[in-house]
Amino acid sequence: MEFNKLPIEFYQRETVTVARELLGKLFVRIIDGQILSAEIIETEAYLPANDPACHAANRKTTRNAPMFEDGGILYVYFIYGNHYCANIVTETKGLGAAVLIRSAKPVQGIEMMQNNRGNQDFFNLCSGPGKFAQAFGLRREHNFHSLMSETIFLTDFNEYNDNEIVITKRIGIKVAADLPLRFYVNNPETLKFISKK
DNA sequence: TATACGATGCACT
DNA sequence: GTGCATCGTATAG
Repeated sequence: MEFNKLPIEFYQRETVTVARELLGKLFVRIIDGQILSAEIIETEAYLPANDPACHAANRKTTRNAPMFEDGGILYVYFIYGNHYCANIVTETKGLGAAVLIRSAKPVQGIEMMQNNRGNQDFFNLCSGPGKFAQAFGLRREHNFHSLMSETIFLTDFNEYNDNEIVITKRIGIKVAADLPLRFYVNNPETLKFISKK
């Protein structure tokens, strides 16, 4: 299988643009020659300015440091004592922005994802940010990981027209909860893989 | 040092 | 639909 990685320039643009264009892209991780991949179908943008919900909103700290790097790396953080969430850092150094991957449609490596998730139902392998990170085995150690690497990267997969995309409020946050920064693919093939709520 | 709480998921009613 | 486990991080003292 040949992979054509998205270029670094893809990530180093406005966060809202990247969040929208990530829909339909294939997220790929290669573990010991085994390919895990899933089509990104739901994202949330966390902006570098005027966005109190963004982890980078106040200042640079130990946790949010990856968000202040140049776009094109992972920001993986631990939440609720149980879960990891994977973000794709956007824009350029010093700004503090990222896109949360909320859900994806599994494409390759289903069996390994099921193992990582604990033999869960196919439609629930990546249908939420914590589930996605668990299915791909993304953990603390992948924080700062480059998406230009040989083991974790993105490729083109599907293209969607704007009329197939829905934009809504972000989920699970208490501040800036009304901003329309969540994007998902509204399509019969993908809707059943979207996170609930 | 101490404390409060979260970009969730799952079990249970 | 509701309740809560669980712990690293931010923030205050």
